[in-house]
Amino acid sequence: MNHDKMTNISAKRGFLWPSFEIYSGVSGFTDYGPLGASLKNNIMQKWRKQYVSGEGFYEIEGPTIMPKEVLKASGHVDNFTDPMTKCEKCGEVFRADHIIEQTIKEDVESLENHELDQIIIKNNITCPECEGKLTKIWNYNLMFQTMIGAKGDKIGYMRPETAQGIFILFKRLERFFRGKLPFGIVQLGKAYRNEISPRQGVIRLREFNQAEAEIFINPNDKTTPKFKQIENEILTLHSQDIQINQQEPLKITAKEALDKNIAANEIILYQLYLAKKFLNEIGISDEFLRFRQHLPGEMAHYAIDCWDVEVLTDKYGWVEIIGIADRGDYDLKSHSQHSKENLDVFIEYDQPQIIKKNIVKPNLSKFGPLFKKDSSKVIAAINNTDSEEIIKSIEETGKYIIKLDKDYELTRDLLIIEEIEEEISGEKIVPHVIEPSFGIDRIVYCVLLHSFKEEEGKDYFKFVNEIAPVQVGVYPLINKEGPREIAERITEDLRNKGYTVEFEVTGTIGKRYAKADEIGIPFAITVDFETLDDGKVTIRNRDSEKQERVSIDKINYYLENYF
RNA sequence: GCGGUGUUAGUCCAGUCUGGUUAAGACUCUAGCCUGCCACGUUAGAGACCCGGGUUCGAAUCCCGGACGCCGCACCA
Repeated sequence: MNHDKMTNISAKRGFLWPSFEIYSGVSGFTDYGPLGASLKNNIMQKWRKQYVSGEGFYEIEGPTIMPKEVLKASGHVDNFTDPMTKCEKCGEVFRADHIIEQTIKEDVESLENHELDQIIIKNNITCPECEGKLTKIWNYNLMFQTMIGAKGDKIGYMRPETAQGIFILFKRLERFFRGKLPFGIVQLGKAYRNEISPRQGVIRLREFNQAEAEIFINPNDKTTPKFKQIENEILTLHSQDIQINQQEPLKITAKEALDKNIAANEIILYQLYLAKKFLNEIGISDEFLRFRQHLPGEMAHYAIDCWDVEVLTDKYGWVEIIGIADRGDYDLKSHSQHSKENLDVFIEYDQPQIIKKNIVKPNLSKFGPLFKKDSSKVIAAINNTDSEEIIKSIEETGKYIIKLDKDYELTRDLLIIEEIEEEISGEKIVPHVIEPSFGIDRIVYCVLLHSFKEEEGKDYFKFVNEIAPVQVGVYPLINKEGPREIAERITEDLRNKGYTVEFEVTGTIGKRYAKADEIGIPFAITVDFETLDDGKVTIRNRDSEKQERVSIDKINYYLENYF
């Protein structure tokens, strides 16, 4: 791990560049150069392979601009906009609404900033730390606001997460999956947060890439048949208890974690395993990985349990790159309330349940003569009352009093009590959501950091083959007609087969190998004069530096073993 | 957003304190030559003072402001 050296080479060789550089740049944005974009796309493609083809989820793609209503319902409008004020004397920054509420003991959440300013002046509210004068209130709005349409009266926001785009499609998706839980939907794309002071390069961007899966499950069944396959996998768990007691993270199997109630359920654990598998396969090994459970006060407004996947870095320490949250039914319930749409699912029981229960009916032949024209409202009252309650009262006291405009006393002889059987075939529930949320840019950074190797004065990216931005280098040993033509033909052939190929003729062969190593090209194919006679080329392996003679028509077969 | 600090070719950097001819070096890059398999053959060439304002006859150099980076504080669903 060597952040400084790695970022230097990454900029030099076209992975990550500061955005808008010729206009002196804007912090919180980054450009992916040619190799960076390729690496990022390969990582995202690998992600799709695991979650879409691997888990049977489906990908959707929604707008990045959303109307205010959506983000109001999701809680982001309220949770992302904070009125701030600052002490002119000590420089401390505060949530304006918080210190006002503390002082005047009133809820001021709905007030505008200028009204809050007035309250501060009128009540002579000062800095809680040093009693200095407070500045005019300004808004920290973490969402980028924009206007939809020419009239400019419809407020829109750049989405702060991709997840909401999935939740608001729930009704359609539920029909697409024919009402059957569980099902998973993924979305990959940009999300936007106007960070106050982004300062850790690609770790905190204002525009960033997410890959999120929303897995809709039955809240009464958070198990998964796949758990069996992974129950003996070792996970490094930094649970709430361990953090509170300041102990070292546990290294235990998934099964143990479940049995000891460290993680809530099988699905969460299975998702933790999937995240780990993904990171392992793109070049981040277990020794640099851990799962950290959010502490109770740390959880986002929507979550009921949340684990971060953290990766160790030399510059930033443990960095959160993936969040795996049980969002419960927060989002669907909230969207259901705000949109007035039904967002529940009917769960059919395996066996219809037969429920025996006693019901109370009025004995009409006695009601009429006794209650006369009041009888209809007494009957209605009985029907609206829990039968068990009436029966209990009759058994205990011999009567049940119905309180309407006046009291009506019911005795046993006025009622018919029957035992009936009711068949219930299922129930309506709001699904819970398990959400693995990947920060792609941070993952790209971690892949760069952990793939970067320094060996014997040679610095290079040891990307795993599958995500290497350039897969093959093709080089004529010397820049002469014969070898060059063959090398050009091989290049074209490999490109047609879908490989990303670098073709290079200048410089010594050693230098070209070294440059290829630096950007992590796994294989180099060299054409020399012998090739003209025997039709064989040299294939050099980046990691072992071993060279093999392979005939030209077997190159494809050779490479297929590695990609 | 506050305080400190920095910014010179693609990269690493000298020069700035003490203003003055053509801004030095290394690597890189480009073109040519060279039967050459792990960056280290050869010739030639290209390439920079973060932006704006001020002081001055003259600013990479001094002053002010800004952008961006780094460090600390604050912020971080």
